[in-house]
Parts: sequence; structure tokens; C-alpha cells
Amino acid sequence: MTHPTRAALEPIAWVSHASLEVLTGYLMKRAFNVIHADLVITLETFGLRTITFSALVMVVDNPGITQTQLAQGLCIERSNLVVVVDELETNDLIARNPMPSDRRAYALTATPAGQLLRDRVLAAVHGHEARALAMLTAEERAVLNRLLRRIEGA
Amino acid sequence: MTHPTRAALEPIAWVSHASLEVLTGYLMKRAFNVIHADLVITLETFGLRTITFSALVMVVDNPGITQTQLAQGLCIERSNLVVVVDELETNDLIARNPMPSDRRAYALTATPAGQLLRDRVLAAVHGHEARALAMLTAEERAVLNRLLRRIEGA
DNA sequence: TATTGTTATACTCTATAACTATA
DNA sequence: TATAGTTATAGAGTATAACAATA
Repeated sequence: MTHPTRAALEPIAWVSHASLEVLTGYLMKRAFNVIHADLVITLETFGLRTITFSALVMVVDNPGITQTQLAQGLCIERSNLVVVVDELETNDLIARNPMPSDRRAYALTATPAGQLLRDRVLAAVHGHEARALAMLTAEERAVLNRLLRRIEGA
Repeated sequence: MTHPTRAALEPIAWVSHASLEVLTGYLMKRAFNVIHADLVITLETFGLRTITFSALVMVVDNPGITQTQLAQGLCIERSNLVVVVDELETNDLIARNPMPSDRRAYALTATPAGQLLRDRVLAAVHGHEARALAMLTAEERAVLNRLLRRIEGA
């Protein structure tokens, strides 16, 4: 039909998602958006963005890590990591230490302030997830996490 | 410790995710990235982006929908939808029909070409998800979809 | 030659404000 | 006055190329 019928031009009551809500990618994006919006608010309190939060935690968990290794761990480009490390360094949360074995690279370490902030932020983020995922039981969340980990192949 | 130990400056073997891989938001982002990368490749074949794909499907499923309603359904801003509708209209996949009842609004309908493309793309996307989620059984995928739907509250 | 960190750049996605024409 | 569609714009996030210092 090249010309829509009269009925087709009437305003609809509500938007049907029928064909899309069976797609895992579609559902994952929407679920992620809900969680992420609350995470951003949680992190703002500590002056952190999602990427600086993940980077800080990873540096604390991997003292001496280089920027290339950190970028690989975070699945971002080395070039994009530079401003992330700059931001954390400016706020005295991590430090770029010269490596005697390779003078091209820096060994990243968290400062005492960075380690302290990481602990506080991590607790807050666990609280955020408890809130954002309150509709799921602990077991359901464990199932969800296990399934998500298998998708990435980790 | 203000000065990192010698051992802390050694290059690490591999990056530990210990503190992050228990967070659903972190796992969801990484799992989504894997699926989304393959989806983008699948849609490129049809000259579609993620957002134009979703919009096309939603217009076919909701003939006569207005742009404001479509934006709400897609969870994007009306202003950002304009170029999406432009793109689909330019490619003769959907049409902006004047609404007699409200001359400010457009009733969006899919063209025959748009309906045809939707069917072909949707089949391809189902194939893409079968590939990207091959590590999960049909039942596991159903469980995952159900959990994701509940997070969004839909 | 190859790699580390870096800069510059560009492209997508997203969010906000303001405009027009209608209601 | 409020709403539908539109424009302009600015901020994130992301990807690529090229460079200096070092391996």
C-alpha cells in the first residue's frame, strides 16, 4: 500500500515494542541505561566519572600497572586513557612513577588518598547496585552476573 | 605508604578485575559492547544504524505514530529523532504524513520498501543474536531476557 | 623497527535551549 | 499558554593517525 489507510494515521494509544523486546541487545541497552544513570549520580558525589572510577579501582587492584596495560584492562584506547590518568593524577588519587626497567613507561600506583577514596566509592557503588537491582533477589543477581560474564567470554 | 615498593613497580602479568567483575553495571557494559559490535556490522549491510533500525521496526509495529511518541518509545530526545526520521525518509523507508487532526504533527508510516527491509533486517538481527549469544542455551537466553526486562521495570 | 605515552582530530551519541507553527 | 517538530550547539565517549622518546 503506497497510501496509508485512515486508521493508520490515527494517534496510537501506546508504543508497541513487540518485535524489539525479544532482542537481548535491545533489552541490555535499556537495562544498562537505567543502572548507568543511577551510577553516574552516585559517582558525581565523589567527583568521579564511570571511566575514572573503573581506572582508580583497577590501579589499586594492580599496583605498578602501565598505561597500556590499564587501557587493555578497561577496553579503551591508550590515547583516551591519557586524560583519565591526568584527571586522577591532578586530584592526587594516583601517581605516574618512572620505571627504571623501561623509561618509556610509567608504573601507576594509587596514593593513600586514592586507596581511601576507592574503598569509600566501592561501598557506595555496591549500595547503588543494591538499589538499582532491588527488584531482583540475590540469587537472580548472581545468575545475571554469571550469564553476563559468559557473554564476554571472561 | 607514600612511596611504592620496588615490587609494586614491576610490570604485572595480567590485569585483575577482582573488585569490578562483581558489579552488574560493569559486566553489563562489557557484555553489551561485545553484542553491539557485532550488531553494528550486521546492520551496516542494510545501510542502517542501531537507532535507525529500532526506529524503523517501531514505525512498522506502530503505524501512524508521531515523532514525539516514537522518541518516547525509543527513549531518546525528540530533537535527536529528527535526523533519524530524515535518514529513513531520505532512503524511502518511512514517510511523514500530515495529520488532519493536528497540523503540527506527522503520522509516521513505513513504505512498502521499509516494511520489506524491516522483515529482512529483523531476520538478520535474530541471526546475529544467535551467533553473539551462542554460548548460552535457549533457556539461559530466556532467563537473561526476563531479568533484563525486570530491571527496566517494563 | 617496534613500543610507550602523548597530541590532535573527527565522528557518534546524547542533552539542552530556543525557534516556528500550530493548538 | 502549551505542544510538535526543528535547529543549533555543546558535552561526553570513542576511534585513528602521527609524533617524540625509548626499546
